[in-house]
Amino acid sequence: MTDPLARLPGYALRRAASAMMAELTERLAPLALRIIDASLLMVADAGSMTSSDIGRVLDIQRANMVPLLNRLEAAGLITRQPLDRKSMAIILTPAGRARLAEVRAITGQFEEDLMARIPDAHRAHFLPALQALWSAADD
Amino acid sequence: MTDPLARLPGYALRRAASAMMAELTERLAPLALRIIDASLLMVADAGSMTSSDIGRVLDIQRANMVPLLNRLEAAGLITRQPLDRKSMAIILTPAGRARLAEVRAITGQFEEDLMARIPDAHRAHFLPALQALWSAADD
DNA sequence: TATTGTTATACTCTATAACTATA
DNA sequence: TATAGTTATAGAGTATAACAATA
Repeated sequence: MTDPLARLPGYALRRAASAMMAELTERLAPLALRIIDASLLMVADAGSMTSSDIGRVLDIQRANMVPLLNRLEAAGLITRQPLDRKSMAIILTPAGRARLAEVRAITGQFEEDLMARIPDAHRAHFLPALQALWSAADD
Repeated sequence: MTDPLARLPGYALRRAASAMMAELTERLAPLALRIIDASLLMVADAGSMTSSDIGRVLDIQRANMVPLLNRLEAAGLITRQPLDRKSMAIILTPAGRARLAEVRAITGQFEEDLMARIPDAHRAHFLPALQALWSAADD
């Protein structure tokens, strides 16, 4: 390795994440969805969630949810249904549920391929390590 | 966890990486450097590297190196010295080397803190797992 | 013929501020 | 008083195309 940064965990984390994102973006392209769109469908599938709810789960700000949801609505994948006179529930349409099934097939295979690249001895330790770093960040 | 994505390694990887980036950005702020600036100084410290060389190591395109180097040059941290009539070596100034020493102090502590958050049993497996994912992406 | 440095440009992602209306 | 949805906007970060000059 000529790269002096390769042994820094933080740097390796960034590079691994961006490599992963690039590959998943490619795999989702046939569905005409970006990663963020697919994530939104997965979270919204829980049902009765508002735009703000989904944003909190995915760490996306309210203001940035608007164009994302507009796009999915224009694609016929979600609808907005009033919960009361202030809040809207984001509901998957039949087309949205069908697209989500395709998303799950692709992401399921992707996560499997991803883990397969990690040598056996390290594999089981990977997700717990990531979750420790992710959770610690909530402080 | 209410988040249905939390158990997906790809998603956890993305969230851990962005949490890490946010924290490192904060820690470097007192040096008036962004992560990308600090990375550049570290790589350029090898000496006799052109802008294109550094870009290849860090996966930054030639065109995007220009404003980054201009900024570091304006800050008095690097200079451009002709290698031949076409290429320029990026050289750290004395101020650049001093700033780099501060960068190393901060990033060294940061990487240490990062690893300390990973439970003992998983810690040693983390970097090898990341490198496996990163390298596999070069295919 | 390939590479370097550069300019210009566009697109995505994200962050902030502000506003209206409702809980 | 806090929250939901929205609009507008600004700043990063990144990608592509093109060009002149040199290896």
